[in-house]
Amino acid sequence: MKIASFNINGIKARLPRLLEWLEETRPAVACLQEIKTQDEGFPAEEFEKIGYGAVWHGQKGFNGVAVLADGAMPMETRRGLPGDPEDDHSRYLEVDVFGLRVACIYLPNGNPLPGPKFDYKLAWMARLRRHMAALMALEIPAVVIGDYNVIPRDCDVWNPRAMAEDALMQPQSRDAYATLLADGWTDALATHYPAGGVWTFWDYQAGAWQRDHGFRIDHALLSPEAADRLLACGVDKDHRGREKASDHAPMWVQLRAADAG
DNA sequence: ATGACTGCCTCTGGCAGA
Repeated sequence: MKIASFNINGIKARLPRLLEWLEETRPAVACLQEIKTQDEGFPAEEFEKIGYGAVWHGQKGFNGVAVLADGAMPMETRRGLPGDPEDDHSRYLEVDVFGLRVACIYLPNGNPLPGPKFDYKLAWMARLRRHMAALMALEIPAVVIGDYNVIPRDCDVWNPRAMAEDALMQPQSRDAYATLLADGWTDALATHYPAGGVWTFWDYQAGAWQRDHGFRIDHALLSPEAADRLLACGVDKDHRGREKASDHAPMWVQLRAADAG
């Protein structure tokens, strides 16, 4: 069973690419970020036509997340990250589907820094940690997957010096991410590729794709019950090289089916 | 050395992204 994440960077501009990816790779669950549409503009019927049920949390102009399920309708368990009633960004959507709890996240970028955007990022990460602790306490297979906007290690970026001043690589950002792992969450891709060198994002600028100047910021964190079932994980890199591609590539984890009974 | 691209919703330029 494949659980995938794809920062689509505008679902309207990217719909043909997105449908193509779904049909080619057929993930059981697809978590989307940066759909950049209001709820009423979400093309749910296009996904229905190819057999996917969907829930979504949109917003005008930017942000926005959605979860698709192959042959099923995900059951929404939470919309929005708890801990700040003033936070009106659409960045968190959580569902139950196929016996899993799946949280689709779009963590704030945090640039420029210092400033309110970086403060918001760190506050969001503190809230995420608290909520993920509550998820872990459920002792169920849970997957918190999406665009974390954190480069966890130097081996997760083509050139650490090029990104050293960026919010994605600040010690505070990395420490908050490392704390999640210390709490017991498993970074699937880091576990399977400990030496790094696996990217999920390539900038549109400066020929970054052609030069393979990328980094890893899309992550799947697994609860112990989900990590026990991890079979494989990877990045659908070739989709980044297509016409009208997102600047992110899809990433995925494959979990063993739950034991019968 | 520098800047470099893309999508969105339009105050068709400014913001956001990373």
